[in-house]
Amino acid sequence: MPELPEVETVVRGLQPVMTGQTIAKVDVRRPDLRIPIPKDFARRLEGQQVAQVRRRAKYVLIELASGDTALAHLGMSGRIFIEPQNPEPPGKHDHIVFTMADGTQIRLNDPRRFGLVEIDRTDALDQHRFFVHLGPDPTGNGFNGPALAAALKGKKCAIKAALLDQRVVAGLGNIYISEALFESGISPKRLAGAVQGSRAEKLASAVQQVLARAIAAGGSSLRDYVQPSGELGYFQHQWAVYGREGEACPGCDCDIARTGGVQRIVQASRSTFYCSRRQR
DNA sequence: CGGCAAACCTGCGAGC
DNA sequence: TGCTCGCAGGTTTGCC
Repeated sequence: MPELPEVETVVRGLQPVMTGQTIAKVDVRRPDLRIPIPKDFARRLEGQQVAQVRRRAKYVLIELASGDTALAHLGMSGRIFIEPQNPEPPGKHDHIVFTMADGTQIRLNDPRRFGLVEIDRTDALDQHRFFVHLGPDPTGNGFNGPALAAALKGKKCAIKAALLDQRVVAGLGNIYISEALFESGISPKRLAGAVQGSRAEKLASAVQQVLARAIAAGGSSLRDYVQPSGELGYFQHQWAVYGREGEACPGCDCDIARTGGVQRIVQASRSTFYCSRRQR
């Protein structure tokens, strides 16, 4: 489920319960995620103090005072829950349980097990195989119109497929790509290399705007980013086109009977939603 | 190298 | 009610 805004919301929810606290125990209940959990994962975390919790692309980073950083990717179905002291026993898909020194538990739950965790030296993270190929984070300074245009230059695939490529921009996923293309008025079928100049400017700012709105929704609709269930990172979404096949396009007042409203097509074997009248 | 399908897994909703 | 089918927010791999 999680794209960049959901991961950001998870991170903001973890910060108050982990920052400055000591991890008392790490229980790896199922090690066979997409990549097997490293054998020394629990040992390197237990007894260590958390210096900070942050995000890179769709990865959650838990930086320890020891100089190690644990990283987690939630894949398609990964979730993180915060449980108060004396919680219910862990469920079927709670693969990792972190218990903090004050008794608070953090659980990584992932039915499909497409997620992964890893631990590495903090000063070597930039060279880590997961990070070395990542493009700029769309919420950071390195992402803007000219940078996006340069990354897209010469690319022969559709713009939709190019934006799925984490080397171009790191953190976008299937949903927010549809949303950003809609916001910018660019057709998902447009040749990626043809998105240059003012079109690239427009797309870059649409990406920033769509993500900022989603992150704001994550923080505003919940108390401290935590739902009553203890779940982090999921909130009431308000997508303009994603999942709205056949509905009226919210951007134009066209006649649905004639235009078909929001269209669903398949690109790179993923669904894309768009308005063929508004997006060119 | 580029582009695409398949693979990794489980759960859920729709339709019969 | 219960079964089967199709689909799902990510990423890697292998094939042409």
